[in-house]
Amino acid sequence: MKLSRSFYCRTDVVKIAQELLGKYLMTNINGVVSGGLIVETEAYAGIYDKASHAYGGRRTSRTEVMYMEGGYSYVYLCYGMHYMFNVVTNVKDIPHAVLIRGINPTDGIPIIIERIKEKNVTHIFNGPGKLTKALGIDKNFNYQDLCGNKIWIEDRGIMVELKKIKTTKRIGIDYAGEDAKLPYRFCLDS
DNA sequence: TATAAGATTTACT
DNA sequence: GTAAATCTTATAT
Repeated sequence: MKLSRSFYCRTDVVKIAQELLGKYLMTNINGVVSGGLIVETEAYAGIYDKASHAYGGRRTSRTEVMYMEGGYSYVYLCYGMHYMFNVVTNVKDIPHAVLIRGINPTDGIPIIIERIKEKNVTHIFNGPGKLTKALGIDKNFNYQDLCGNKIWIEDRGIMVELKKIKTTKRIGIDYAGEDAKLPYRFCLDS
């Protein structure tokens, strides 16, 4: 079943990031559905997190969607070539988000092969830029309602054991100083 | 208007 | 291990 608004609107972004492991991220592009099991996430705790675009309460046209209530998507282009997909969480005016870093494709695999032009897509994707490419996510997916029918997250009844969740420091944000070492990254051990 | 930097990936030394 | 690719956004003139 599709996750409801109440799942995203809770106040503990770290817990939500952890609970998103084992769920399914799905996209529907012109009627073509693809998606997979979420195996890697990162929490971005808004104004207290130097790694977040909304650190210190910064509010621009780009970060505006993070100030929405939970359950919306925040997609943006990084380094001119990679799209990142985030799930906005918490209540209105609190810019918390969860970055989806990795999925294990389960649905629409032929479509995914066509998109990334690789034969082997049954393995876990090893980067946020690659997974958005695989699911066809681009700037058109920014500001989408995750309770809608274009992009959403499903719970298929998978129970994730705590011992299968690996918690590590985040990656690729060395510029954030001490905050780069916070244990906000979650991996599903398979 | 102009400039600098970035939640990355890939290829090359 | 290091560097290039590449373009939007944010911040400064």
